[in-house]
Amino acid sequence: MRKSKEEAAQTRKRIVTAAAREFRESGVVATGLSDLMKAAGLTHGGFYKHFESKDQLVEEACAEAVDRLIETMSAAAARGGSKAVAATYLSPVHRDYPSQGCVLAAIGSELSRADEKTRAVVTGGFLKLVDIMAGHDVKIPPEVARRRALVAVSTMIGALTMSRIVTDPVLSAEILKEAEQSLAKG
Amino acid sequence: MRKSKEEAAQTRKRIVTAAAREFRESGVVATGLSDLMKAAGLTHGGFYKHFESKDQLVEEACAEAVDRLIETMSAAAARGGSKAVAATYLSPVHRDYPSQGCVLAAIGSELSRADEKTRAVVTGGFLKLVDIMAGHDVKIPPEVARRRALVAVSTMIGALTMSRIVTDPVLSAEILKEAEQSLAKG
DNA sequence: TGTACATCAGTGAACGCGCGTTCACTGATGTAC
DNA sequence: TGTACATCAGTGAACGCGCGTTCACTGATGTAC
Repeated sequence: MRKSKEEAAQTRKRIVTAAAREFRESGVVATGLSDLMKAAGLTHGGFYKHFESKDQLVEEACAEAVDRLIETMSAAAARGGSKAVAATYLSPVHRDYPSQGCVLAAIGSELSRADEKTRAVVTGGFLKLVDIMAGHDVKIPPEVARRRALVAVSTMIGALTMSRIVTDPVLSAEILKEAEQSLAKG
Repeated sequence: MRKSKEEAAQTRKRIVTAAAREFRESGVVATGLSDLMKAAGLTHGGFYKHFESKDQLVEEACAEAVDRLIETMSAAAARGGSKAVAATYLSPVHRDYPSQGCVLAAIGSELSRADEKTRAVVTGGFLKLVDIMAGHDVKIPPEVARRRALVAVSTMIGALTMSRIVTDPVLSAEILKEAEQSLAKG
């Protein structure tokens, strides 16, 4: 039953990707390793051939989710600057598909209780997102841009989180729209 | 072993209060009913004499946490308007004691997966917080004030959440400070 | 007001279940000669 | 290049444990006469 090195590496990636999806969809604590391995097309026993513990998988899954987020947001920035980033982040589509979206909004409150290494990973992602939002407008001093971006990213994360909690669809849309308009202005 | 009506009512309140604390401290899924009942000074078996299910307790604990939040923030508003609300919400003390603070920031990502009734409860709390932040300045049209407050509250929740996740204490303080200054200006 | 009985808050054992983790095993892959 | 053996990815049963929930029981409280 042994698999080749390439196959094993592919399997590992499949597990991490499935985890990144499932953790964002259902939360870290609520997602069992059995379900996760099934989602990756395997049985649960093989998990420890690839990872030391669930915590290690959480860390790697967060790293992958962060990488995808930065890719998506960098692409948006290239297309239309910080306004496009805000519009992408604060879109109803992003709200409706947490399993494919920002890990900070999807499992934010769980991350505050995650171990140091995982929190370090997502801290790096947060800072990259801040850099993207800061842009490189020569008319704005970089320190000012950074400070504004820090607040802008906080707004984005808070607005997306609340848009998912709120029971009124009109209010949910309003939260996203107002946050986007506010960021577009200044 | 039967207790008087008043004693039973007190016990019920004690369970709800303990739950409101423990859920915000450790998360809803990660908190077991056994620990919870122990924290309330009881054994686990008696739980179902007071509640139909864990979900019902989650709803009531969120309702209590929301009430306390609105009390605290209303008091801040009476003292110094929306600026005082932002300063209180975005204080390092609030960041460091999630079990006594805003339920939206403490278990936000879990709330997006909570049942309809619980989400309706916290939606009400969110709207009250928006009203408090909107204030009643006669110089600003209420509709404008409401829209700004919607964004301000999103910023507050996002900033507090991120300040708890981030591994760098300097960055954590910066997130809170910049969010507060930004809300003070606009 | 006093007595008899029903109610029910709280206890602690037990339910089935799924959790994270471990382990003996299988057999294809990788390696050494 | 061919053969013998070690490695190890993946399987599936099993580990101890704690979960949410149920239940028989206790005995003080509440109620009806």
